[in-house]
Amino acid sequence: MSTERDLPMALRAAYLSLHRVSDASFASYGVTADQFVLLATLSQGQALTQRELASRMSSDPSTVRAMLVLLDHGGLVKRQSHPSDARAKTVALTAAGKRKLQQLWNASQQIRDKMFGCLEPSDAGTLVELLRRVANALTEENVASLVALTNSTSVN
Amino acid sequence: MSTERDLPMALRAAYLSLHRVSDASFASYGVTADQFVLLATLSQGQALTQRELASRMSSDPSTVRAMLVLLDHGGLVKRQSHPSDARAKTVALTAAGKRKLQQLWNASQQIRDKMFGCLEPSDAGTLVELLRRVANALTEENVASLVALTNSTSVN
DNA sequence: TATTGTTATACTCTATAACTATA
DNA sequence: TATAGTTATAGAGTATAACAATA
Repeated sequence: MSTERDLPMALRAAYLSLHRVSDASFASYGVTADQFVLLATLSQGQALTQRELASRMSSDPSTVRAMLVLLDHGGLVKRQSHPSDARAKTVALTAAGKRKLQQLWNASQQIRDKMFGCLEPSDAGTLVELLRRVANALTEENVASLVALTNSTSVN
Repeated sequence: MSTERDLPMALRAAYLSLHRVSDASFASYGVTADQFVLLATLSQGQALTQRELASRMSSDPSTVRAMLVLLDHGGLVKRQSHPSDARAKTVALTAAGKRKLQQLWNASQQIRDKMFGCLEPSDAGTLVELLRRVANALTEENVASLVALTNSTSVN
């Protein structure tokens, strides 16, 4: 049993499956799976700065900015000056964005049903907890030593 | 307890963390995380057709083909006519590809150590099993009903 | 007829680096 | 000096559809 190979591949397979079926179910709404994640993240914390938004959705500011341009164009999101920090902008859902998110949430309910349907109730919690531990262990800070070591190792 | 929101996001966060640190640790070798997955998949089943390769790495034939062009250019992979099916091509690692894969495996050992270091030995197996169940539940066949329903639902 | 792979094409996400304007 | 966001730029992965060759 080579769990060492299997865990990374299983993680990849599960995520890509989720991403793929999500993209498919959102396509007719003109929204991607990643854009859905952005909208859903906003709905849980209005008036985030772009950096905070990027951090919460495991992305980076540059990527988020590109996504926001698209969503802004579609009228789903609005950006305003931060009240106390003139450098920053706060991002929030528009009314249309909230309606769209509700539609997307409904459209993807069947995906979540499939996900939870194959798990015992207690398994779902376990899975979340284990995934969080893994994500945490693989933070850039935690693997920073890795970069240094890799660079000092003979390459090629 | 909104596990319903949390599980998809935790899955996303864990995978993207893994992908990011992998990309970082492979960058100096001129290889991406996804290319590493392709090479590693080949090492476990030489002479796969491109379709099989795509399926095993949770990708699609068109994407795999684009990746193979890059890897072929770098001399890490070779494609040959399938012995019994003239339409198909078999893909295999070259000698250079095998050497490179060994380097990449070593370079990424610390990532796996971090992953498994945060889990009890039994947790690792549990995690793999739960992820496989989820991935399986989210196969296109299993969510095919979803597509039909989504299309018949009023959009926008 | 169905399938393997190729080609053309396009778009999203990703990410680095240089820049500005503020803090 | 450090930080928030923008801009320019580049590349990778993703995916669809039309096509040729073969099964």
